[in-house]
Amino acid sequence: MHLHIEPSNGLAIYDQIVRQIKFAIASTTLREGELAPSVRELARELTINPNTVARAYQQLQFEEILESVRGTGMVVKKAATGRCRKERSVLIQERLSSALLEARKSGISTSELRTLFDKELKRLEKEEASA
Amino acid sequence: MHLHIEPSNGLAIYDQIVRQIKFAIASTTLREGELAPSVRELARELTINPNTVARAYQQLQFEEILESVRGTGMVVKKAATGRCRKERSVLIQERLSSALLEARKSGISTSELRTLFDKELKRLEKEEASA
DNA sequence: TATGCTGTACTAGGTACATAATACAGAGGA
DNA sequence: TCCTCTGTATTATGTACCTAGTACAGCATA
Repeated sequence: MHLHIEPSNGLAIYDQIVRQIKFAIASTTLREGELAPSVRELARELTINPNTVARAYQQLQFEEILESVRGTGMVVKKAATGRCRKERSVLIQERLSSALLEARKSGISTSELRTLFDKELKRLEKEEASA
Repeated sequence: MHLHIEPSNGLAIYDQIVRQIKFAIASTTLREGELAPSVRELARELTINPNTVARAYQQLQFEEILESVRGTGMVVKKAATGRCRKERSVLIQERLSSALLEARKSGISTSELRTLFDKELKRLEKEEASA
């Protein structure tokens, strides 16, 4: 469970937390019934304000992914794993699709796009291997 | 020159305008020496506030892409085409790279990613063909 | 010269997001 | 019981972005 926040990703901080918690559940880094990191702990770790984490958790609670247990913490709800996996697919796809759409509209050809994709993917794999 | 604004793209409206003007110049939809659409005209077309367009143009002026000619309009500067092409590559690459990074971190395998990419690209091509 | 376009500047108001500092209620362990 | 953890609520402040309305200076053209 170590999240990473990009200060000016376009996405709001609380939104980045929401996404990453969902992804952590999707990949079973966080399992059903387990406790999510506490508001204050996560805020300290990311050096952001506890209110911002609380806001993210509030949304995850609204989306039936986390459950608040007063005095104990936020518990990952039953059946959340499956739901998060589906959402992960959608979120990733949306982002990729939107990037490709912009690229096409800007006049980049599909073949250039394919080349760019391969290059970026290889660069990523190399980085992961060295890490 | 018809731009399209996505209200809550994450990106600020003025930023979307900046990107799309750059892309239009990169693809010679807008050529060096030509006039960019006027602040009021573009604002009317996009149904946004003229101040927002002005802000975008201010930034493009700062980046030496547009040149203000008082009473006449914003002229595309000489050598802007090449500069915009380079920037287009960078911007597109950054966005694609960032999407792929998130996908990998979220536990999606590279082969899944490749499949997803192909699917989205084909969908895009089909949409473009029918349009 | 007069009209209508251009960019530019300014003030004001509203919303979203994040921070800061408290305060309170419930759970659990010493 | 007391202490410390948990989530939750509240108020205030600041910044970024967008909207609204108004005003002004310069260019072009009728």
